[in-house]
Amino acid sequence: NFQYMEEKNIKMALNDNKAGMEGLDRDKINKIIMESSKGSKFYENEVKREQQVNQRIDKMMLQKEQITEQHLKKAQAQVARMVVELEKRRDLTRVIVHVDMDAFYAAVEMRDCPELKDKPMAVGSMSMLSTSNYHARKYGVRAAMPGFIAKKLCPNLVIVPTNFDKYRAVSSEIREIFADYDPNFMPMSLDEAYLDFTEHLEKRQSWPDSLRTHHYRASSNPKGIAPNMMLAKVCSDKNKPNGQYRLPSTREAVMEFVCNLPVRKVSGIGKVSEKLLNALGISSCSHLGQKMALLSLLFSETAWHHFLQVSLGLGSAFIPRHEERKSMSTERTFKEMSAAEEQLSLCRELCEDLANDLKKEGLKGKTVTLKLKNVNFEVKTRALTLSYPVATADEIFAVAKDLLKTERDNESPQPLRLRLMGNQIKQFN
Amino acid sequence: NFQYMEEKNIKMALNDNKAGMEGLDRDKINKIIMESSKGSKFYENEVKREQQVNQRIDKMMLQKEQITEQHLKKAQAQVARMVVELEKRRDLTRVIVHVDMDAFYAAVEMRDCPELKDKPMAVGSMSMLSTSNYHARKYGVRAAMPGFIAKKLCPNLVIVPTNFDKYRAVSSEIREIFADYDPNFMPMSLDEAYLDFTEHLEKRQSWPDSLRTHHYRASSNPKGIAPNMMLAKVCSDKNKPNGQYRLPSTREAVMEFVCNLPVRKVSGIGKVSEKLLNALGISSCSHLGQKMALLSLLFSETAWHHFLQVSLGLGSAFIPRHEERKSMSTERTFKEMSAAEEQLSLCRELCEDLANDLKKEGLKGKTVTLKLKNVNFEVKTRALTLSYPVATADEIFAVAKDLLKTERDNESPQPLRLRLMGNQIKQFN
DNA sequence: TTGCAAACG
DNA sequence: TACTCGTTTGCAA
DNA sequence: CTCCACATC
DNA sequence: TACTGATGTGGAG
Ligand SMILES: Nc1ncnc2c1ncn2[C@H]1C[C@H](O)[C@@H](COP(=O)(O)OP(=O)(O)OP(=O)(O)O)O1
Ligand SMILES: Nc1ncnc2c1ncn2[C@H]1C[C@H](O)[C@@H](COP(=O)(O)OP(=O)(O)OP(=O)(O)O)O1
Ligand SMILES: [Mg+2]
Ligand SMILES: [Mg+2]
Ligand SMILES: [Mg+2]
Ligand SMILES: [Mg+2]
Repeated sequence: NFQYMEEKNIKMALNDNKAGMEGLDRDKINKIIMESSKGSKFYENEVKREQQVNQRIDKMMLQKEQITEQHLKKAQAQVARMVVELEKRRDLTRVIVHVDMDAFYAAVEMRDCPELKDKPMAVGSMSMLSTSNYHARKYGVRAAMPGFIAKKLCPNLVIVPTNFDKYRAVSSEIREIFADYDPNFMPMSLDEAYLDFTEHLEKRQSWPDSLRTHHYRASSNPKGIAPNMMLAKVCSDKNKPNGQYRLPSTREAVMEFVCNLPVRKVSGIGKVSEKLLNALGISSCSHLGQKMALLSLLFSETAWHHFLQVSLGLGSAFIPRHEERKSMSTERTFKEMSAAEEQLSLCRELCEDLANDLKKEGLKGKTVTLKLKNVNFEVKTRALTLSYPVATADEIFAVAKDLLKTERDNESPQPLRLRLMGNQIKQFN
Repeated sequence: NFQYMEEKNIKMALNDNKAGMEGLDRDKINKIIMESSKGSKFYENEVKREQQVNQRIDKMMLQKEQITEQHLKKAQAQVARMVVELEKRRDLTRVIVHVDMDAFYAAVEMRDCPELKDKPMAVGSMSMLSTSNYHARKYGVRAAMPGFIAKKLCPNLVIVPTNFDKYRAVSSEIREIFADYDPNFMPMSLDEAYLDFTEHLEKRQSWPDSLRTHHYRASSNPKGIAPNMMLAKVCSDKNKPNGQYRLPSTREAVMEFVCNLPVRKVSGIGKVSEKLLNALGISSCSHLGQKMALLSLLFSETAWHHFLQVSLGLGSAFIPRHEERKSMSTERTFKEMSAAEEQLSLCRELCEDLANDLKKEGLKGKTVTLKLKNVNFEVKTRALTLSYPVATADEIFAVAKDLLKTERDNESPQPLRLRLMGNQIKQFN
């Protein structure tokens, strides 16, 4: 029992930074997760990665020791100047909405099979789940968890295979609704988007009760409403499922909101950043503000600028236009594969699939990247940039097969034992 | 590591009383088995049963303490008298053969799919294997092991589903061969029979090289040859796979053979009897002879008579006629089932299946037995004997459903949570 | 330009 | 037996 | 007669 | 998430 209390140091533990994961028996859940994982290659790799993170922390703490009061004072001054600048530009005039469907894939499946409504269920396979409904989340079952572990947590869990096309179809219906409110809305994924409601409100002078009544009844659509994207995003998670949260557009409300906000809730601050910050005594955003001078000395410019903005409750108050894609890739996991011919023919197949996808969007790219994951879950990428853009399967394969051959030849001990292969194209120009 | 060395006291450990299980890494195997099982309801039940056996041993050891030299002497005298009697009747004139196919189901599947020949494979499912080929046995994979554990022991194991009809068909071909040598042979299972070769040898004056050359090439058919059934059975296991063993028909040869024979090798002495005997310092059959007086005081008459015969290398020198069946039953394991209607309708189905089977053999029986196993693997049987024999589904169900209802009503806490149900008929007259 | 780690859904 | 896939970003070499 | 434990394949 | 199913024997109550 004791051993699972140390969960903070253990990568395998339940990641409960997710709606619907509050107040469940974490010890029991972590025990089951741990016992299902311990000894597996996956687990060993996670342990290795965790150690690397710990080393990173050690290095950071050493650096911290070197910092003098002098340094800190100077840094503090610079931070203060920047705060003034940022406050000057603070914009509370916009109304930014972040919409994010509840348990999206699961909701679609439940719509199509109402039997599932009162059951704990998840979408995916015995190997991997991409989401679960809220009933299942009560058991600790969540996205990115393998189904066979989820089944141990929740023996009655129903696992429905993924129907990506359905989700894409529902998504496009949802987006039509979004467009009614803000034609320039920014989709972030199939189930989620930022909308600038400012104009709509000026015209209508009133809030819609809910987008829900209009749109396809697959899923409820809770919103987060706030003066900028960063805050709206946090807010949309707040009353999940099935609710919304509006943060008033005043500096006081914003600062109070941000004060006790755990850093991990902020989009962009993940597990590792959280751990780094925790090591410095920072867990909430108010701590961020208090330690900005230190942070400016320990982190990169982009990183501490971001932290500073977060600590002030700042974020983008306008929604950028949708950007063109920068890369396209395809990858596949399979049972251990060591035979050269088999690997080569799989590589060819991946190139064909990728070429197909490129064709659909009429794209050509100059950089071909081969991705390999061996049976110990160690990932490698090998890239080559050509002087001309390519798009066909043959062109891509010509590059990829050489990259693969080099890796096979250099592998020791022989042979190269793979569990995943992937191809990527970028540099579209 | 250490903990798995204590395997003698642990029910879950690999049962290696099986051909092809010699000289493999038992510690590693037991570790995997244990880690796959620990904490499961199955495991908990095994632990409970093991404790009961231990209590039985404790009781026996207490009884042993009460025994005086007097008792022992008297017992020794009785044993000695019986030895004289038995020796008088010792019959070394018959040639008894026990034939037992190698890895029978697996051999049939390999015959039908030669791809499998060089692979470790087993017959059954992820839940249960009924046998494995010798390649797989090298990994500790064997009959009565669940497939999912076998897969951990041997990731490349191929599991092919059971085709019982095929095995029955092959079996009947084999039996035709058997009949050529002894029309009164006694089949013990699909792949195994006792034959009395005495007459055949008197006529032919020579041994067939092998039955193998004659019969269907599904499986090799190693034999054990000895002057009685008990010894023949032990011998047939000796040179598995693919060999045979003949024990000469002299008292000396027999006694030497028996001397170092582990009691567990004797048919009828299983895991529990072995453990009881071990507690008395008995592991080989020679020990049996040395401690017969003690055994006659601690075990039932039938039991110690059996032990005495074994210790003298005695057994039946003639093969009894095939007996009529005494019972017929059908049972099924399923996912936890608690709802009354569901249980009832399953019970009806089982009765129908049983009635069908009874009809095929034109049988009627007076005793109906309901078998239940709850989700903790605890087994109950409840029987009722009628004054008249029954055979139809309705008749059987009329009894079974009442037996079931009683159990449901008496269960506490409610409800009755089942994992298996079965029906049996006996008392055919 | 390359390779990797982190993050997100 | 079974621990994803597609995409972006940032950092360091 | 009933129930259970043990054993076999 | 998955630990059988058919049959027989013996012993105790
Ligand atoms: N780790 C993942 N791997 C693959 N697909 C994922 C993953 N996480 C999420 N998805 C897919 C399935 C989700 O339904 C969909 C939207 O993601 P997201 O909004 O984060 O969760 P969700 O909509 O299922 O639940 P909720 O938003 O209520 O927490 O994207
Ligand atoms: N525990 C069991 N449960 C179900 N079926 C079994 C079990 N044990 C054996 N069988 C079936 C499958 C076997 O092929 C067949 C003959 O059993 P048996 O002769 O003991 O083993 P085997 O023929 O497979 O291997 P071998 O005899 O070489 O040790 O009976
Ligand atoms: Mg969502
Ligand atoms: Mg989302
Ligand atoms: Mg056999
Ligand atoms: Mg057999």
